[in-house]
Amino acid sequence: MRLSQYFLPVLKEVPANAEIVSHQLMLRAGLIRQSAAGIYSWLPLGLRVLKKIENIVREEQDRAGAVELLMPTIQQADIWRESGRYDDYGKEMLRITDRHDRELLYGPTNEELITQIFRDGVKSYKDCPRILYHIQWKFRDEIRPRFGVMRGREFSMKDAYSFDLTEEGARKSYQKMFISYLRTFERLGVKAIPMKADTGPIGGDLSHEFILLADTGESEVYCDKALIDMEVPGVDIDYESDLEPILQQWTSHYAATEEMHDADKFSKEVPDEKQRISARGIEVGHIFYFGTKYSEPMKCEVQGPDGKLIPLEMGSYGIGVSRLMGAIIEASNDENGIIWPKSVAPFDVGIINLKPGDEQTDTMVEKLYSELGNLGIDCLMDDTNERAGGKFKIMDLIGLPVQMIIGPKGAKNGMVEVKDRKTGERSDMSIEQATALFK
RNA sequence: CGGGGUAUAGCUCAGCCUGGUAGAGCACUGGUUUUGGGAACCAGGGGUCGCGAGUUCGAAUCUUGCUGCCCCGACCA
Repeated sequence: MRLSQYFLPVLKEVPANAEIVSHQLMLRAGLIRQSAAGIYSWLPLGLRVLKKIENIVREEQDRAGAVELLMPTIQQADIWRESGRYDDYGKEMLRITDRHDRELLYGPTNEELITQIFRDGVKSYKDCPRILYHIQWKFRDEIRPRFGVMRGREFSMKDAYSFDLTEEGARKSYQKMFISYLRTFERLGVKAIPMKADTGPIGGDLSHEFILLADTGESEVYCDKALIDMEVPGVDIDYESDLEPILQQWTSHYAATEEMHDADKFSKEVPDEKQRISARGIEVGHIFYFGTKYSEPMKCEVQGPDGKLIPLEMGSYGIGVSRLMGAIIEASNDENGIIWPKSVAPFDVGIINLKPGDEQTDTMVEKLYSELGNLGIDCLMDDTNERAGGKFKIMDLIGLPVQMIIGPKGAKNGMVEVKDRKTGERSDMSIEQATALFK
């Protein structure tokens, strides 16, 4: 993509309305624009990142055996009455009336709808277990939206729902999602630690929040350092094998959010003070098992081998997709701007032409651009007439992981200056060497 | 929902107290010079001063009602 043809409105100054660094940077780097409190438009660069996050989430859901579908944003009030939540949910639910005075709502979550779909589509135990998911926009009319996309009212979320015949089966589904989450966050380039969460009236040990560690996180979290260094299961993980040992490995160490924290227990379980981590965290995922909470009132049952009806054991598994963009920036930025992890960067490489119009420079830039393009590398090429300093600032601000800079001096010697955004390291090399970095 | 703040150009803000023809910097357009870390100069374009009502000869400025947005608290992926 040529910057001269792109839409990238960047801001030099810090917007007055943005408090935290990720929000400021998202506005400044031209990723989003606010449309109303807690509601944002996604500009081209931001949309690219959003899709990258979505795709990683999707790939890891698929790998774990979950099946994607898509439910609407608008739902009928009826099914919420079936579960009994229509009156319970309160003002957070945005209620809408259509022209026929029918009661609708903008979905804040999808347990009811997915339960209805599954109930109507599946009648036999032979069609279980299943995990279904979708990635969709939700709306929760938060009393006070804040922190940009980290607590918006409209937000994109991946939510998965599991349907099992037995509690034991549900545990297996839970484990699959747990591991899939470890892999997802690893691939997104962030450290997210599973922490035991309150299971409410259901009880048991099957509820975890995945907390991304970032200095500017909203809440204090405590965990054993061992968790930070723990190895995440690889691509070759067999989701049909016994996953219990991996769960044990990850859940046997102390990890708690502020609400669940017990200082005495912490020092007892992690005697070495150096191993005790207390940090700030952002919740980016939440998984839990809730049994027959919806399947019973909504009659989501299948017939077992003996002909008896079995209410399904369910769980739900959320990842805050749009929130993650803010969270990743919170975890990865410096005074010059965003530093994208490679896997979610809107472009792989930013090419700077320091002097458009200089024949030697132009030729070399075009060659680099097309050769990288041929390798399937996404490049954003700054071919504008902005001054050099401005180009550097913008490129640093938008945080592409690798910058390739060509000016008349370098072009004369056939040299590209390759800069690593994260470390700031620069080195001069030929086009061949530069493209070889991606082979 | 309680408390506090704020609303003037695309962005950051001044002007308001003490009413009298709408301002600055950045951004934008044209020009000259400049050209490796947000350049200088010259000339321009851009605003029903959030909306409504009132006071007044005259309102960005005073009064009043409403709305949006932000912050703190309680609530939350």
